[in-house]
Amino acid sequence: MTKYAKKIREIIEASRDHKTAEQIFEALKKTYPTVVRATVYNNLNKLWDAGMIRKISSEGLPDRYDRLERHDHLMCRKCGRLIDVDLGDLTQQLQQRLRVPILSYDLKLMYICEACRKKEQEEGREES
Amino acid sequence: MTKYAKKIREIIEASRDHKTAEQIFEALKKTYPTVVRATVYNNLNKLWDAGMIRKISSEGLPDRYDRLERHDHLMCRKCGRLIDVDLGDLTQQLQQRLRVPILSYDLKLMYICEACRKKEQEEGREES
DNA sequence: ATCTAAATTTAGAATTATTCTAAAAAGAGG
DNA sequence: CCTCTTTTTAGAATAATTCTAAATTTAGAT
Repeated sequence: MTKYAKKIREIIEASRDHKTAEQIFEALKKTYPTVVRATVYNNLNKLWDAGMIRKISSEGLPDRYDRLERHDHLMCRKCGRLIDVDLGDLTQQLQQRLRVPILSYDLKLMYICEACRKKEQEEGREES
Repeated sequence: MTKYAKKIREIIEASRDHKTAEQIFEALKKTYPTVVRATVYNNLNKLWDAGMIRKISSEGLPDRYDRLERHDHLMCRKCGRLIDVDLGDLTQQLQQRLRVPILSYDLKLMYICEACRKKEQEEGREES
């Protein structure tokens, strides 16, 4: 594992805010100011292929990266805001009903966040 | 609802193969040969905002669209191949453990498909 | 019908995240 | 200190999607 891969992994493991490649690039520059974007993408892909980090893809927004530690996500349907939640490990329950062995699962719960709910209400008022 | 939105919705509801915007564009051209891509994107976004279709975002691959009917997905971690599975409605079980009301949830089970498993084995042999 | 306003479509440019390419640099092992 | 492999770099290229502004269609009111 190269110094870049290692540091990128550390950044992701330490974070709770679902960083984008760009944000990881910015964070990495604090330690290695001359690093380029391609290095970040190369390593993110390598780490993901190796199953060492999570990747969260969402509608419209750039991919975000996350630590492995078991948890699920609450995602705002409007703005993409992500919040960590833990709904327990469903692996057993799910695997029982499938023939193929599953490596992992992603559970994304859609909701409308506070900010977007307010915005909706205001728009509703205006239109009336 | 315009004729385009209506037809796009029909295409998606009738499909079981998780079409991309491009594939929907191609399918739509059979009925409306002069339609342009932007119209497809406009309508897909509108239908999705209205909660009338599902959107499946995955790592690297373009977004795919899906009918609403309750089901989950088995996704190959290597190539993105999608298979429909039904693991039952977990809404109750999940909602119980959350304070905010959830609109829906996406459950994506990661596995390695047959084709990718074979490819892995062959690569393993070569390297040895 | 006819007018007006709002919504939709069109064409094509623009954006943006990400990947690719080829050359340079860094590492690893003998 | 060579040789081979891997990684990084710089910058061009790609590809999906969004944006813009003008043209067209639609819907409601007159």
